[in-house]
Amino acid sequence: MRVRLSDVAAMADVSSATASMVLNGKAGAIRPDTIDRVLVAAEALGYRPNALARSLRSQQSHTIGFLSDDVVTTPYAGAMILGAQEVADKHGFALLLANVDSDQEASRHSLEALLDRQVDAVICATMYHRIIEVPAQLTNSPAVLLNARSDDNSVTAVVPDDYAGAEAAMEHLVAMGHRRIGFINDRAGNRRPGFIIDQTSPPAAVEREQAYHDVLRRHGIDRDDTLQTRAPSDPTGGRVAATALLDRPDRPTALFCYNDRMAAGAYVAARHLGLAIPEDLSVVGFDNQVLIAEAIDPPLTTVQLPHLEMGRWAMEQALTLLDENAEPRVRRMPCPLVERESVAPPNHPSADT
Amino acid sequence: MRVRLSDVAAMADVSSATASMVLNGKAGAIRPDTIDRVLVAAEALGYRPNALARSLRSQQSHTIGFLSDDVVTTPYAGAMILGAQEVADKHGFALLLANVDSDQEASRHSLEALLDRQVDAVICATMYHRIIEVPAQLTNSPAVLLNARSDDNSVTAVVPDDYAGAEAAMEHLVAMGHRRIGFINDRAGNRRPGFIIDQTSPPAAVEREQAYHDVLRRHGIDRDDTLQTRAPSDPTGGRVAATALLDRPDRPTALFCYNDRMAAGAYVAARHLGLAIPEDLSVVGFDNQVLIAEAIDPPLTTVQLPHLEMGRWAMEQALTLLDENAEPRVRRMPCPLVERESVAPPNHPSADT
DNA sequence: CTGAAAGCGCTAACAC
DNA sequence: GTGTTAGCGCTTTCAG
Repeated sequence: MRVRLSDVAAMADVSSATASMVLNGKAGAIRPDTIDRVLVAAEALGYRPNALARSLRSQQSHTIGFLSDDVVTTPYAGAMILGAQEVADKHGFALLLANVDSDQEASRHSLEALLDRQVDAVICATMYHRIIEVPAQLTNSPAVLLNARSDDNSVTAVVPDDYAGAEAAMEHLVAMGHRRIGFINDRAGNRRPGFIIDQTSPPAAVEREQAYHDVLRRHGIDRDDTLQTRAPSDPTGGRVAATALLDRPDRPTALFCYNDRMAAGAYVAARHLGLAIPEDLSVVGFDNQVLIAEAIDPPLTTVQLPHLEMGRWAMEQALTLLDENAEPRVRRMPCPLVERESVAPPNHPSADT
Repeated sequence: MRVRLSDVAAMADVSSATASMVLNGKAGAIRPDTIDRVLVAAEALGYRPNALARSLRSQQSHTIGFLSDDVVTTPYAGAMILGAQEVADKHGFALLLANVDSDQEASRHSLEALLDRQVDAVICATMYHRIIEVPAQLTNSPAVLLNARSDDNSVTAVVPDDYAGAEAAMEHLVAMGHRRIGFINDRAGNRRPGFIIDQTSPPAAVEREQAYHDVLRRHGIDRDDTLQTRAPSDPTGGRVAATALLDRPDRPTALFCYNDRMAAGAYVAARHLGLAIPEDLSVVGFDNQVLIAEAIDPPLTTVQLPHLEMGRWAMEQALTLLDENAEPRVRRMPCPLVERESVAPPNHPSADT
């Protein structure tokens, strides 16, 4: 059996109440020598408070629930958890994990497991940038959405700024002199079941496409819809789509890909067509999956998804919500361009437009 | 304020003790109609037990601590957590996360945060297969090591069977007809040139190297130390090492790489030397980092690290330890070969040996 | 079969 | 200034 507060109190010859105050720094009105006695007793006994008892009494578990939709499987997940963890730890909070899958019933169950354990707040993380419906049970406790937002923005949330990220990528390409830029987007309408209901097409796809068009227009480059295509967001999808875009006389000199996996597929397509990267073709990806970006040749220039920062921010907000009840805010986290070696000026700047 | 057990009891017109028994399935000796009344009351009120209070009383938190050394950053982490989570969930347990970094002091603090919260057991996970020293605080509570083991095997642990995995990879290569097989090992833990197996090296490096030699010997293939090298385990390391191995007349017809990142580097080296994979050169990796294995061309044949299974097993053991106190056991989890397209019979089977 | 009572280990009012 | 008392919400003897 662990040593209890009463043991410390007994040894210091004070009441457990006094010991409690001393140990919690609320010893404003306690004689210095008493404080000392308690401190040495605690030290001598190796006293560690029972957080359960403390929580029960103080109605604060110092625990934040982290609910995710399989997020934990993806390489992104780690960064979000780590970021959240990091700031939680700094404030003496711990993270209680729960995972939800496509099964609605199971998801409710997972959430309740968290709530039953009296978490002070919950962070709801999704694998992909999504618009979700906040589970009803959450309306009572402070909640923040991570990599997701509610459609009415009534819950504080943090999402990547896909628009600005795509904009940076496109501006980079244009600044390098590219005028004919292909865009391989994610195939819209892939609905995945989840605890959280999917609305329309993923915000990432919508925003990046918007940025693609806006940047071109801003630079007076006529829209050419044959330069844009959609495919499943994996290497095969990227390869097939890139082949279609590149295997023609008026091929684009640069490709902006929805993600790094597709960009890897585009590399394969380019090589099969005898196109060297970046000499004959520039490629920009999205996600900054370092595993991929550094594994392919040449290393991929891509846009970073700021999962670590989002994780940190989400936890900071969650903790803030415990003190004050602030207005819900949704933060769009910047996605910086990470320049590697897959972009260069075009060999033969196209003369059209 | 949430509805308490006493509310349910009051509504059902029984004592809270009775309500408790009913709700916990220990209603062996309670009249059916009383049971019903309690049940409908609980339902009507939407009663959810307060897990904190329950834990405090029953001295069982139904929570397992998951302590990891930054593991959460790596793409492997997710699978371990997910596996653990999955079985925890099935048994009504939750996962409390803590992260430790290189800082000893901070690590002790993290562990204590878990213990203070009265976790019933803790799982200690490491990013890489390692031999670790079990923290002293852990000796009191049930613990299982995940992807790590103690040097005296006195703590139950699960690690990947790197030896068998490497053996399978090598047997595959040999079965395909390869006799000259290069091995690019990790250099961590041994900065000396030369190819001596060194106890300070990570188990993964030691075991895979051992398997490499054993398989060759078993098939009567003479050892040729010029076919073996070490490098940092990243794409650049792999490229440099592979170039050294391949840029010579008696080059190997196949390469076994320490991990998929190095294998990706080997791909680059091969292409620069005009070697086609798998026609001119077969490559096998390790880890089955799907992100990489599917992104490079051709898709990489590699050995799977069974993180999901290890996570599951670790949690199962942890839960088992709560009931019975079994003997510590260490499990070596199989690492299956995942065949893709980077292996083919050699073009020109070497005539030597 | 069911209820009363006694805590689990701690904190927060309120006396002294 | 410090100790006493009363719970936080639940489970678990032990009477009846």
